[in-house]
Amino acid sequence: MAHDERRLQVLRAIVQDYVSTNDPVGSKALAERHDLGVSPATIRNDMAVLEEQGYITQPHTSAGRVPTDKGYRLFVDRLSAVKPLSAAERKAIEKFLDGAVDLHDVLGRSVRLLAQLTRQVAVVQYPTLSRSAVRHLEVVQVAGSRLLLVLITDTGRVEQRVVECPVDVDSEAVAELRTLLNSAFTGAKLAEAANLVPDLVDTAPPHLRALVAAVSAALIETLVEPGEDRLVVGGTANLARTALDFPGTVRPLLEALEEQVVVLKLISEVDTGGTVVVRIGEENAHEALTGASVVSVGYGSPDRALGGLGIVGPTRMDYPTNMAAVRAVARYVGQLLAES
Amino acid sequence: MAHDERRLQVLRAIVQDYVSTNDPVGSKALAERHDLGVSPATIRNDMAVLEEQGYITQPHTSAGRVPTDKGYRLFVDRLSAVKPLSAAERKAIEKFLDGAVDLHDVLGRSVRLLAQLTRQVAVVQYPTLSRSAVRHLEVVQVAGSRLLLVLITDTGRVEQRVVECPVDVDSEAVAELRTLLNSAFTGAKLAEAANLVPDLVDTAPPHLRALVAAVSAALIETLVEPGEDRLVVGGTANLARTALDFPGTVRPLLEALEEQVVVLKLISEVDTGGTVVVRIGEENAHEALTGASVVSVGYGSPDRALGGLGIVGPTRMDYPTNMAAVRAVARYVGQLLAES
DNA sequence: GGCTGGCACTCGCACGGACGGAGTGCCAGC
DNA sequence: GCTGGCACTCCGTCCGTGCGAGTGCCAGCC
Repeated sequence: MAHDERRLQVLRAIVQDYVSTNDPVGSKALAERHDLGVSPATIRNDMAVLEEQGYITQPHTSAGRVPTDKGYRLFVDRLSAVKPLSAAERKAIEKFLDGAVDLHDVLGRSVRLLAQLTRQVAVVQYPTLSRSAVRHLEVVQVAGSRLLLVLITDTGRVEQRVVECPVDVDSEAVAELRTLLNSAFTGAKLAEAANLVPDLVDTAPPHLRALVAAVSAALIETLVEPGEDRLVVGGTANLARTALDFPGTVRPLLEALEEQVVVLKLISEVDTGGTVVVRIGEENAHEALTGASVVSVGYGSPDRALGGLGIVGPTRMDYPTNMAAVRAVARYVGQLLAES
Repeated sequence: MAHDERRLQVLRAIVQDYVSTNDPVGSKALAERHDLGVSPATIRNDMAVLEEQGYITQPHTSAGRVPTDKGYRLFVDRLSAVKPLSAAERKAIEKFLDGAVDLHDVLGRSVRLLAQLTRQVAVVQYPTLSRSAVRHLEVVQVAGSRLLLVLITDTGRVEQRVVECPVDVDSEAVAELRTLLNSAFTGAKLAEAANLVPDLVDTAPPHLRALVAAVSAALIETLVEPGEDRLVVGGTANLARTALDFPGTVRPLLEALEEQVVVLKLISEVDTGGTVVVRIGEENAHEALTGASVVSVGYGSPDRALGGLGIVGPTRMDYPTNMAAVRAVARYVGQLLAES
């Protein structure tokens, strides 16, 4: 029906205006700024319906309307097309990310870039260990019975762990251990590494068996530990801008960002395809994120998801632009990491 | 003179009261809360002198007095004893830091601990590369002409760098390269590593010479780069609390914290002994930190400084307590890292 | 039936004056 | 050199008013 159609246009216009002005938007302003072809009075009727349906609300009687979470949801799902990035922006992404020398650098640049493009808080997850494979394992002796175990994954991620051995070891044993570990684990998916351990221990030369067992255990422990999934956060300064409107909300948000676990959960719950996921306000389970929206997407090739990245900001944000930025950065990061 | 003595007591009382109440403090309140043995009128005279000398100021006529940067400076230098930590706090530090499994973990825990103890923003610098020595170098082949170079320092720090080689290399060459690099660099101070390069290249077997040169160059480049001195930041949520009083200042501060370079400079300018350095307000060169104080100290043993750590907060902070916390954490971190 | 213009109404907000309280500076007396 | 008293200043708060934005409703028009 033409009716419903126009109502949706009105909702779209409200979202757009509210996002750009940060003022509750009234019927008159709407009629002026968008050619909806009808008078303010008609728009008022539509607004009344939209309000009844729960898409918009008024902060107080005789103020303009503001979208609700449900309104933003409808906007994102049906009323907005992902806005393509400008050529200049594409260029900037490329330029910004190209000089990166290692994984740390790539992710650091990505998070800064994303924060800058969207003017929101950006988060980038390190490539998940569980989906990575072992490229190399290195064992370095720290002291008599202390070994430093260094894991290098195929995504370029490097993890370290100190292992306390039951007995002192000599340098020869370390070398043997290194060879054994590498021949057993190199190329193996980390998720499956645990299965390889028993066999490895069994076939190890007797004098090394205890050592191999201890080190493998530490290795698996490090990897299984989900806390080891790291996160880079950037652009928190952008919070200060939005915080002026909602003084109370910034603190819990900062806390959640430092918590890491909370945000990690959000970011990692992404579709492994290239679909951008948007979670709006109350849709975020965690309390601190009520009132905030999360736009996230997985990076890596479809058959080889590596991790997630995204942004966190007020529900009142420019979804089309931000979704485009998030998607573009994820693509580029995925490409970069596929190369290495 | 008993005169001057009492004036200092008045200043101390003003600082203490202002820090704990956050209200400009008046002569009457001072006389009530501290037994200075004189009447408010006398205190007023002292305050007038202190104001003339620039140690305190009034926000507006007929308000109480507030310490100036100069006032805080005098307080820190002469009027406060570093407050020893409670047994419970010592215990907490120990408990908090003990479970750490690697360097990343140690520093992460330290920064959280420090933020929690002081309720301020905490920063911890990674052990400076230039003061570390090479424990091990690892070379892993990524693709035909791409090598991943991994550096492990004696402080447990692990740095990585992708090196693009002029030519393809085979696995045998990689092994030789690894041996060569390790025999040349292991145990060497990183600051002096550059000096070793010419000799290494000269004595390398001819067929490896180009390779060795390229890799060493990348290595040195990575290390010399001062940007490689990393920083862990925590407790930014504490900014939100103080930000209520000074709405405009939080944003530049967050930006500076993300900048890293700025803060790094401050934190690394510490005495290599155990002396806690306090920089108050205007004493901080950087603009964003005007209005903030930095309390920092180096960690590591006196003969082997590793890096710095500290806190950033409003000039109106509890210096004695915070100085004690910073010092205690630094000591403990130093011990932990000395062991590994 | 749906759109439109008009109109009365509601409410939040900004402005401005009055009030009270906290704190000071000064002065005379001890 | 300290103290109590006193007049003065100035900020923060409260309250009443006026204004403007925006709405809901209604009668009329296409």
